[in-house]
Amino acid sequence: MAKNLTKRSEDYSKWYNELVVQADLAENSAVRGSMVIKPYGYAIWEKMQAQLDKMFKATGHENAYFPLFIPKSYFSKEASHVDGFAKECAVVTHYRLKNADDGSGVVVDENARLEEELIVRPTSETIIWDTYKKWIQSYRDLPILVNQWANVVRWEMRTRLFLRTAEFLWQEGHTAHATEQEAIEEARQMLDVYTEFAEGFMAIPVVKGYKTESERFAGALDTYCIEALMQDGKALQAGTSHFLGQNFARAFDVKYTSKEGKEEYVWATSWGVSTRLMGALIMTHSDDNGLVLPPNLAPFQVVIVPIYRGEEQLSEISVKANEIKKVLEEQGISVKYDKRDTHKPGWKFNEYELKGVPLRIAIGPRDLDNGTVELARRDTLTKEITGIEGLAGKVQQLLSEIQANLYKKALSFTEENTHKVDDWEAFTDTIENKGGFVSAHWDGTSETEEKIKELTKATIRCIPMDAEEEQGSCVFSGKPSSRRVLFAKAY
RNA sequence: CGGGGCGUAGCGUAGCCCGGUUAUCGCGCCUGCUUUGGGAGCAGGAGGUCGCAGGUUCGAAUCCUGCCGCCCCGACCA
Repeated sequence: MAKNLTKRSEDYSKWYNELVVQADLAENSAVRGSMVIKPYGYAIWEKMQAQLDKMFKATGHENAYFPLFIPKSYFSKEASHVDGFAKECAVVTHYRLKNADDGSGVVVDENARLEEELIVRPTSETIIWDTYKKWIQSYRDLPILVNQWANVVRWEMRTRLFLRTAEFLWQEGHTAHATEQEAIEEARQMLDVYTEFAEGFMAIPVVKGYKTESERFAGALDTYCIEALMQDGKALQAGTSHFLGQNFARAFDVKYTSKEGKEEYVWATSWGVSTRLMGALIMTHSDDNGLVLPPNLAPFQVVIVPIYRGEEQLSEISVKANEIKKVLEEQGISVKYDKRDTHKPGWKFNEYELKGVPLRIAIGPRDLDNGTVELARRDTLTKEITGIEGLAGKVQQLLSEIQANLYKKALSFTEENTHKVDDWEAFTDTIENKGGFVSAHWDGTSETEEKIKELTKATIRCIPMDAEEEQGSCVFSGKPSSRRVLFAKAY
């Protein structure tokens, strides 16, 4: 258990800042809430993108791209959507700058005011549905299964690296269907895709569930989500999939003619995950030595560090190292050989631990003599001397072991920190002192939900999909309830 | 917008209360030699509008006023 990471969430930022991103480069506060993703961090995002993209394609989706700027009027078409986003939109009002008359620099040219302001997309439902209107006439045009990789901007009052940045990268899927049933199935299917990705690739166990009405996406009839528990006992929403009903179709007047010749509004879904997942990755697996990356997402899975004295020895070791590199790469393992002469081995060991590289191979003169290497695991921090003979198989096996072990570790953490609670005193005590997920009965009203949030800062993360029917009474109001929901303090 | 804190080299900081030589220390950076199996050692070196502006004073990083910026807490957060 990472000691530093259990006390205060700010401690995570140590890993964020030093390794993966750098924020607030600019003096201008407008840019401050965004992040600069360094190459190593971006490589992780690329891995995530590639895998997700593969999974989207496998479920019949295609990629497309829609404009960054959305006319303001589009937003007023769907009432609850506007309520949800209006407060955090960046607005473009002018299209030109000019030199100030007094020579003090560049100013906005007031003569270049836009007739209608443009909104920098906080999400793309509106502009996409405006487009879909033109694409859809007949049931033969359906379904439309489109995904977009893009950046969006949300002018949050307070930002937090990875978890809530002013600008972030994400994918947003937007689908249109002929029937309600089909749309619901699509939304559910994509939640399953997210679950598979989170658990299988990121090694992050998640709880699938439904959002309560108050936590629902602005404009959705139902929001499905995956929730994960971080090492400091706070919950993080890792992905959402929305059943939008006919809300956007009505707002943008998107109708199709059915087989029977009747005009019908189409049914919609949208779903997304973002760079926030990288935050989840860090907060789930990191320890006091830095990042711990699951082999499936590590920019390189193995690093080879030479130990040598003098150039001659280095070239001798390099021959061996490159051989090993080649053999591993033939097995589809990604390898970095770090023969920089500017840093000593000990320095490199620490650096790659900080970067979370799953496996490290060290080769020195002793190994050359014995035909061995030193193999070190990032997840357990254990080392062993092993023969070069059959190394590729061993590495392959260790990588899958590490992947599985990270998931197992995170899963038992989540299980150990999920508490069933049946009375108010235990509820407040658990939220206050233990953290984690609290599984408790709830009377189903927004009033109770709101009151609990007010008193404890805990929110209902989700109504788990696998929750069993169970008669009980609401932990706060005492009214009857038929299933438990998950409460937690959340990011 | 309310409450609190801070601004000194690339980063982290001491000095400020109680004004007084050339602004402290660590990391990092550069050069040389020795080193290399867990963040090397020694020697030398470079790097500063002390956030900005004004005031008090013989003299301001230090005191006063104004401004700017940042961080934390709260309001906000599909």
